[in-house]
Amino acid sequence: MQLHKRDVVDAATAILDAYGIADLTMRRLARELAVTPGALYWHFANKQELLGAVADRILEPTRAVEAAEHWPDTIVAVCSALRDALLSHTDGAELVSASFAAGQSQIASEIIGLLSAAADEAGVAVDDCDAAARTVVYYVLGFTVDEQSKRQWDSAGALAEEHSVLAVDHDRRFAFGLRLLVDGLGAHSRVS
Amino acid sequence: MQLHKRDVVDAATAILDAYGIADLTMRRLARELAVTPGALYWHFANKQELLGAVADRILEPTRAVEAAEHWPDTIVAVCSALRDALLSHTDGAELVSASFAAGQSQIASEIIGLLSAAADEAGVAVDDCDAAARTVVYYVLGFTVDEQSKRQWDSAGALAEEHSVLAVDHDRRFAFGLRLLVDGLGAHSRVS
DNA sequence: ACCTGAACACCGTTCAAGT
DNA sequence: ACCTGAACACCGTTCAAGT
Repeated sequence: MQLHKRDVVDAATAILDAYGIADLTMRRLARELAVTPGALYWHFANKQELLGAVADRILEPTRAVEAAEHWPDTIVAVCSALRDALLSHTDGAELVSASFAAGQSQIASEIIGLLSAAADEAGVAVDDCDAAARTVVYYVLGFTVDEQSKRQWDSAGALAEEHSVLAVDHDRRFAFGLRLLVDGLGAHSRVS
Repeated sequence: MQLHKRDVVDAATAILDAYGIADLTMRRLARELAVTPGALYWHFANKQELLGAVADRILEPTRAVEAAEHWPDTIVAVCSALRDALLSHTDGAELVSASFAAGQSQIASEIIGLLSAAADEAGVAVDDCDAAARTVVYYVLGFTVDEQSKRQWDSAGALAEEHSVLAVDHDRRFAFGLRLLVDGLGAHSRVS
C-alpha cells in the first residue's frame, strides 16, 4: 500500500490527540504507519514541514469563517474560530504557534489576510494593516497556549471541586483581551 | 572546583549567544563546563528549570524599569525594555517565550505585575488587570519572536543591499502594535 | 554534599541500495 | 517513484557508586 501525505497527516493528528505533541515524533509516526522513518522524508522535507501540514489540518475549520458586515464582527468571528480550532486538539495551540512562527502554516497566512482586511475597514493605514492583523494573532495564540496548558494541567487529575471555584473564566478573559484590541483598532480609525 | 548555579547560567548564556538555542543542550553545556551531564541535575531539576534561570538572566536588565507618572509611559517603558532584552541574545525571544509559557520565569511574573498595576491606573476593572497585562506580554513576545527570526535570517548572509529597501521598520511596527494596546486600555477606562 | 560512570530509552536526518 | 536498512550524530534523565 502506497503512503500518501493525507495518511501521514491523519496518523500524526491521531497521535497528537491521543498522546500530545511530545509523542509526535517522526519515529513514532513511522511506527504507527508501519513504515521506516526514512519513508516520511520522501513525502516531507523535514519535521517542520510535516508539523506545518498538521497545523493546517487543525486550522481547516476556520476556513468557513467569512468577512462580516462590520469589521469588529469579522475580527471576533475569526478569533473565536481560531481559538476553538486550537482547543479541539491536544497541544493544538502550541503546535500551531510553533508552525506560525516558522512560517509553515498556509492557513495562518490566510487568517492574517482576513484580519488585515478588517483592519483596513477599521480605517487603519494600509502600511499598518499587516502589523494590526499580526498583533491580533499574537494575542489569540498567546492566550490559547496559556489557556490550554492550564486546562490540560488540571484536567490531568489536579483539581475537581476547586475547579468551579478557582477556575478563571476563560471565555470571559478571552473576550476581554479581544475587546481591548478591537477598541484599539477603533481608536486608531478615529485618529486617522 | 565546585560548580555553582551562577557558573552554569553563565556558560548557558554564552552558548546561547554564540550558537543559538538549538545548541543549548544539557550535554553540550556539561561539556563546556568540563563536567558530566548528570552533574547538572544536582543543581537543576530538569532542563526547563535551567532554561528558566537563563530566561531570568536575559530579563535581568528590565528590572531597572520603574513605574512612570502616567500609565501609558509605564507600559511603553516596560515593553521597550523587554524587547531590548530579548533582542540582546541570540534566540532570546524564543527562549523567554517558552519559559514564560512554562511558568519558569520569575522576572516575567514581575513584569506581569508591573503591567497589571498600570492597567489598574488606566481604570481597568481589578478582575481584568491580569488579563490586560498578559495581553500586552503576548504581543511583545509574539512580535519579538517574529522580528528576531527575520533579523537572524537575513543577518545570516541573505540580503545586504535590499536590506535597506525591503526592510520593514521594526521599531515603527512595534510602536504601532503597542499603541493599539494602549489605546484599547484607554478606551476601556472611559467606558467603566 | 556533590559529582562520575554508565546506562536507558529514545531523537531527526541521510543515503546507498533495493523493488 | 517510493521505500528499506543501516548508519550518523546526537538527545534528556536516572541512579548506584565514589569522594
